[in-house]
Amino acid sequence: MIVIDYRDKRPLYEQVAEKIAHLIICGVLESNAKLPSVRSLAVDLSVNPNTIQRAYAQLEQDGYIYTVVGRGNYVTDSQEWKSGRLQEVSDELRDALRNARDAGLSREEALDLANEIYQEKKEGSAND
Amino acid sequence: MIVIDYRDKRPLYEQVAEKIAHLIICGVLESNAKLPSVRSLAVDLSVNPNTIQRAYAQLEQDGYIYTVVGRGNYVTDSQEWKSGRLQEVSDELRDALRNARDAGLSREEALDLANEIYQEKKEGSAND
DNA sequence: TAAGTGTACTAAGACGTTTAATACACTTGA
DNA sequence: TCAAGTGTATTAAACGTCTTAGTACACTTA
Repeated sequence: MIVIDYRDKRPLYEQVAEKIAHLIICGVLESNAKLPSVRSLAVDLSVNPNTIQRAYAQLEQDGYIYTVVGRGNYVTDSQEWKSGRLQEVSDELRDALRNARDAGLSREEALDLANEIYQEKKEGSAND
Repeated sequence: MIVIDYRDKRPLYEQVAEKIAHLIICGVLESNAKLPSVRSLAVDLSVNPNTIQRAYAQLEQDGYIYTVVGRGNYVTDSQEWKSGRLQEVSDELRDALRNARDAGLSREEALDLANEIYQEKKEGSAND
């Protein structure tokens, strides 16, 4: 389900959280799906349970999962985080466009690139 | 010339390098302009000379400055790094577009955003 | 009740960042 | 020539974060 990249300089918990978030965003993990327990995922990835717990805590703070004490962690309904996610990627796109413009990329090249991406196949998606 | 943001979690040397790179990219620091010495900038920013040296080392590795031992550090000709910079921002833009598309931003919204950015005034630029 | 769950806490080690102090080779200008 | 300024290199220490390890507790389920 998840593979850790030890060349990645970021903290393990951040890497784990990002990979799970990606699975949720892409729809691989559906709403209300049950995530692996802190202990079992720790064994799977050969890391400490504390590290997984911290990753789950971050995912909960970001709104991607919710926790039921004594039961486990579950994927949040996509309505809960989709609008925030859209705002986030829009801001990123805005910054990237400004940087591209300032670095000398022409408007035509930027628009061409956008059209190219939008006729690409959406990658890693489970539905739509 | 540079102000350090201590709320920024990244290393000081990285922050300093980025701010100087920005000044170079925007044209505030022209080609072959002399940068402050390691020691004087360290005093200015109230940090250790080692920190500035590390920032300069990174800038040199990225091609933004060059060093003459015993003389100082100087801004590289823009031809040296402009193509690499263009490649960099293009890749960033590509990623941002993919994320935006996958998060549900429509093609029209993306194109509108691009046109909006391109009719904005270019910020912080010294020439053109 | 037993097993599995999330949560909390402390301790220790590893690692990177930053500071501090020092030393050396080089270039410049008086 | 020589003093001052330059980049560079090294070592040591302090500090914070990440990670592991071990333990404990409250909760839920079967």
